[in-house]
Amino acid sequence: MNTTPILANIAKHIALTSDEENYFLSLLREKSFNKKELILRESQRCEYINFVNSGTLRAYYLSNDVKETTVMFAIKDWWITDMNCFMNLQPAMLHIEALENSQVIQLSKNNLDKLFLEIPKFERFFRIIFQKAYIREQLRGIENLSLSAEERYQVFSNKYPQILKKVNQKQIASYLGITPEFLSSILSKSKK
Amino acid sequence: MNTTPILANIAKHIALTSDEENYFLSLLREKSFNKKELILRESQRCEYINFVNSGTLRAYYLSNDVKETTVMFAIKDWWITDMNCFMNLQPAMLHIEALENSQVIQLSKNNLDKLFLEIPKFERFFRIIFQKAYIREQLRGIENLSLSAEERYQVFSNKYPQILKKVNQKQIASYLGITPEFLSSILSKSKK
DNA sequence: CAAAAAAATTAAGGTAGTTTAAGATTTCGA
DNA sequence: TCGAAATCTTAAACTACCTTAATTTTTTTG
Repeated sequence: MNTTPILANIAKHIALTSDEENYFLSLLREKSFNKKELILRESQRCEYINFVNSGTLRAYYLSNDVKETTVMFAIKDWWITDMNCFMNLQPAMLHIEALENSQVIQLSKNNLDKLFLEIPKFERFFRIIFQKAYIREQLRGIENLSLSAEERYQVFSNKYPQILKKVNQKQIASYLGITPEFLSSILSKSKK
Repeated sequence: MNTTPILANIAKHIALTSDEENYFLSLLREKSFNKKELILRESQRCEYINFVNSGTLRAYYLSNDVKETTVMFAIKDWWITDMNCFMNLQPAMLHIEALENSQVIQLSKNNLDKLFLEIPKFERFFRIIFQKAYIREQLRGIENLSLSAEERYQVFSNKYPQILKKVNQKQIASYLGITPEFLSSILSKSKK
């Protein structure tokens, strides 16, 4: 198991002793997913929070079994799960799929609860992770309500150039809240 | 200072000894705002996180000095601030105004940092607060991208009936991301 | 309480983005 | 490597929501 990235990610916000580090690592498991495989399916239990070691994941909401809304993408070094389902033990509202072969490190809800008890510093770590996630989602909400589709595309491509390279237009459109046809027409206009 | 509501709010998630309680209370200050008064103005420093003791507040983003986007309402028992500005010491992006005479309890960033050092349990408390805020914002994002304006109004009025009573249609429209004129036409149609 | 300001309503005309559909291009699976 | 499936493009018709503007209703303030 390649634990360097996840330990570096954690060291950004809290410092662990080597005992703590070992205890933390003992709670993790590694899992690989093939392209197009589902990490999580709607209505299932969502047992794990996932740290992306390699590859690309996408979380999306499927309304009326037909319209996809992309909630987030996750690449190397991101954490992803259906947070409501994971934390509140609800059935999943989201699907999470691998957009390419991906390797993730999984931490179960039970082990996270243990971790909070054993090493309270992790409360701080996840406090910071959630704080950033909240700020990010709130800003995206403002952008969605105050910018045009074309402006939203510009913001997205400036903010996440690495993601832009990895995902197709249909998926970007569903993240921006527009149809693939309309995104295509935006892009062909802005080339001129 | 009426500290019963804020202590009850905290007791929902963590248990404090009476020493801890006293230390926490020593870091707070109470402030009252008149209807229409601004608690926070765009581009200012945002020094405080606010707990609402009474009244109603609204946070909004103003684009091109003309279009308002309501980011959140806060009534009794809610926490509100411009979180990015508060936590990352950035100039405020949001305005926060009192929609009626309101009393809030304020905790400064400096005192919050002290609190995290002195009583690490508060990391847990705010971890849970941010976790809920993140889940709430993500769900709102999904609703904004997947539901029609009329459906969004229904969801809002079912989820926040107390807020619905306190705020006017113009403000609800700016929360839903539509014009007041269009909200008016939705409402008059649905009466029939 | 009266006057002024703000909010809500209504309606006509306009536009950003959707829908449908068909063809062209790329990716994928056997 | 070939055929099938998915994605992308283009375009025309359509609609949800916006803009403007005038009128009415409600709220605020001196």
